[in-house]
Amino acid sequence: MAILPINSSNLDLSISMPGSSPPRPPFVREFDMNRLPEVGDGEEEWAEEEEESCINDCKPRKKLRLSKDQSRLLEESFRLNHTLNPKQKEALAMELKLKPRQVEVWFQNRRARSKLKQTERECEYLKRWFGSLTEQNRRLRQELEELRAMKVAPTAVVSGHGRQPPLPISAITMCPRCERVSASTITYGKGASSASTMPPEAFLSALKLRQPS
DNA sequence: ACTTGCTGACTTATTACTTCA
DNA sequence: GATGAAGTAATAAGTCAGCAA
Repeated sequence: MAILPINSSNLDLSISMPGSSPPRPPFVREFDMNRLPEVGDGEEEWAEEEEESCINDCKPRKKLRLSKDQSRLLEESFRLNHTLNPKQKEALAMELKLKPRQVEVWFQNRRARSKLKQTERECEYLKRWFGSLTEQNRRLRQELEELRAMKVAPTAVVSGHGRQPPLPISAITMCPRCERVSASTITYGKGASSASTMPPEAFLSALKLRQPS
């Protein structure tokens, strides 16, 4: 399906859905929708545009600032959908009194920047996860040292409250699946519920689920 | 006056899709 | 009908530059 210009003086663009793109006429040039001709549609305007869009000469370009209402409506639309189809883009542009190209750029930037924020959050979490694992590793190594010491001098070390006999080292095993030390009375990492012990994949997917889609 | 963060706009590369020989 | 090249549009990624705080 192709959305053809309704009125070429103001809306000189043709947007096509994949699958129905009519071949471009040979005279159609790359078209910057931010520099639509004010009047008419002839070659003279094109020449002027090219002069305007010159990157060397050049007049400093004025930067558009969207109004609060425009930003709010764009944000609302983004919350509903992170991408727009051509019809939605056209309608939104009409409502905002912007050019479709400007709406398109806004959505591109918005997608890119929310992805960036998401990546930063994930990065922060992974840093904390790394710190937590490092600490856990340190504790386990220390524990291992103590257990080895027990093997060397079995009567020298008593467990927790001093009422249980020390564990024979043969009773302490490493779980092959989760690589946690376990024994009849010793379990590490079991029942852990804090975010710092949640596997990163699970945390990251949970983080993603909380993102507005 | 200078810095910084935000943001609108641009360019380029990639991908998915259609058309056509 | 299957296939590969060419064309097109949409999007991501990276970047620039204006502007307000």
